[in-house]
Amino acid sequence: MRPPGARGATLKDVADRVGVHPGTVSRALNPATQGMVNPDTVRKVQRAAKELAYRPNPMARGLKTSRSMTVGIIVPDITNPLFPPIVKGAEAVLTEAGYTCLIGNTDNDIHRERDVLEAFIGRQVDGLIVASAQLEDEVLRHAADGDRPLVLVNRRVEGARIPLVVGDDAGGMEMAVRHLAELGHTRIAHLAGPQFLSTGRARARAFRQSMHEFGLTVDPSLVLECATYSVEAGAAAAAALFEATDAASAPTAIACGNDQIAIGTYDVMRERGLRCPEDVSVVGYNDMPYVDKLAPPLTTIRVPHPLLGAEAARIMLRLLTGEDTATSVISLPVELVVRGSTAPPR
Amino acid sequence: MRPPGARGATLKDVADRVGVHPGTVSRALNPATQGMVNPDTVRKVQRAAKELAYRPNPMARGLKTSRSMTVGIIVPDITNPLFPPIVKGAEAVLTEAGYTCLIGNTDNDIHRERDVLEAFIGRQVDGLIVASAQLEDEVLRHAADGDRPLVLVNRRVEGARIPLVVGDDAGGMEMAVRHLAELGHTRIAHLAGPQFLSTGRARARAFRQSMHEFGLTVDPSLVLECATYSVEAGAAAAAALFEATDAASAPTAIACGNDQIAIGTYDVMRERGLRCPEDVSVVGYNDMPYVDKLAPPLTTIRVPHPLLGAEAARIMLRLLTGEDTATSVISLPVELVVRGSTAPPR
DNA sequence: TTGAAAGCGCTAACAG
DNA sequence: CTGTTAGCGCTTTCAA
Repeated sequence: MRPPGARGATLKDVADRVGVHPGTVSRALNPATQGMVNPDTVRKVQRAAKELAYRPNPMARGLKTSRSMTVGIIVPDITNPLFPPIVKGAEAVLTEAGYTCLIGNTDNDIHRERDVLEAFIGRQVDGLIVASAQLEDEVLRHAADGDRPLVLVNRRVEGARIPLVVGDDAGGMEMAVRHLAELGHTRIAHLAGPQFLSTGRARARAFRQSMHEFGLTVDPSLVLECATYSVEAGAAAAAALFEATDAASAPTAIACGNDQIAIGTYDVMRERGLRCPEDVSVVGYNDMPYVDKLAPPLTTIRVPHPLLGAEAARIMLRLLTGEDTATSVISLPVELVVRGSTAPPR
Repeated sequence: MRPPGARGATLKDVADRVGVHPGTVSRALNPATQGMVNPDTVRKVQRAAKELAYRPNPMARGLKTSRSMTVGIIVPDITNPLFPPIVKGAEAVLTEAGYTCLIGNTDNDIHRERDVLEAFIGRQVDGLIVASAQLEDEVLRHAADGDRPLVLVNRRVEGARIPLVVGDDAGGMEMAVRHLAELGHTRIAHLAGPQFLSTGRARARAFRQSMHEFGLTVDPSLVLECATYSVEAGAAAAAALFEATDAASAPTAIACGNDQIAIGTYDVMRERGLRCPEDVSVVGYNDMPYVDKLAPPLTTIRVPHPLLGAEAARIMLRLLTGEDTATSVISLPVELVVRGSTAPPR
């Protein structure tokens, strides 16, 4: 019985069939070295390879070249609708270039991130695209010192010079605040994402800044941090927000750190008999799938996630080929999508 | 520039440090062969390995053993909320067992499925878990003949003996129809999923059967097939359904092939001024994330997707170790989740 | 219990 | 243009 995996013709099989040396077959089949081979031989080799259904063994090749043609993509949670589009965008570009992608989940746990990273490095990935970064991420800061390209996407690491592709968090939050300000809101709350994530921090900072910009004051009791980017954490923060305010001090609008937080806010508002947008306007962030189907359809900031992934992959490719040595930082434009959850205050 | 160890210590480095032969180090480090080595030597080797931060090179190992410790998971679309939980469930089990997962998208295209499959086989994956099967899937039928374990999840292939893990489509649809029948509905429509997918076919068949079971007649004009499992296709079918019926012949309830179709149905009903559930009750299928946040919250059939993935992975593991040679078919129980989209007919 | 040696399939110098 | 050669890092006989 053949061991699992003992299959397929080898270079030598092809060589024998054509009557040449394996080295020649290798050259004939490799586009880069094909020029050094007699066109006639090339043709014969290609035909034989086809006939024998020859497929190069990437392990043998990798052992020799110490490249695996594999890129690892690390996401905090593949079941969070945010990340699959990023993965898909990256994968499309990488696959096109002949790379295969390994995908790893960290479950938002920095220790699991280390494990996944180790596993990927152990698998000899040629590069790493990481969407799970936390602001104080020693693991990544250290990984960036290695000799393996690392590209961050969606989230950044504090004080590390790592190539990066993000959505324009400052611009997005400014759009959200401007939209609410233009509707006439003045008491605007912010349910911020976790402050140990760059997106949470950047959006919170942008919230304050934009408020000032539009001549509005930030009431500290209207700015709360959610423990995570989840519906539950959003609901908890929203509940705390409404508990802490009375009719006079309550916000007329809420800018949420992401869409899940906005959904949690919807839930709490419903429980408390508050209507959206009549009593309180709500703005989300990300425009994840199906938020246009909520009641009311969620006004939110659309982040071009597939593009983020694709751009990160392109940077990776350039890093891999040595074309690019600079530490690029790309901030992609986002877009305000106005739906039914925002209206002028009453 | 390069931190010491970044280049990775080899077995020989460890051997040199301990003063033994590389073969001995290999045996000492491999749990299976560790018994043949002097415990003292084992300890010394392990210490040296740790000191040198030795990590076995999977390519070298794979070249020798012709196993890659890699399993490919193929899904039709990673951005469809259905599939990430399956992937996550499978990945958890496989990672635990020391395997790494490759994830591939087919974009619901049977040609891309072949490409991804080829790519994975070229990458020497030890086994394949496929969630993208179509009923007439020559590619998979052929792949099943190979010497590489193949496990199907969520969808099946007609007339092929391939191990399989699915949700209980017949049982789920029966629950949906029973629920509607018990509410008093008699004119029940079915917006079926694509009939070239096993889930679409199984649920449609179960719909008819359950209707008979509950003494209801199936009006052919109330059973329509959606071109795909998408919101758009669902909306198109729902529109056709309402176009083709008048006040007397219109359904009072609709059992949908999946949740996306139900969402499309919601959209069309809203456009036409039909209220849910007052005018028409709607039942979805899958219980994908956030359908409890729709207006009204969607009554649906919950499929335990993470479990499907986990079970498929367990079968794969057994196939890989040769423990299991039988072609297991596992049908996992599903559950009716009653929410706000169903009510007695008026 | 350990060492020696032979490759796994491929690439890349180096000859010819 | 093509053959030869020497490994990449590891496992696994076979001896000792």
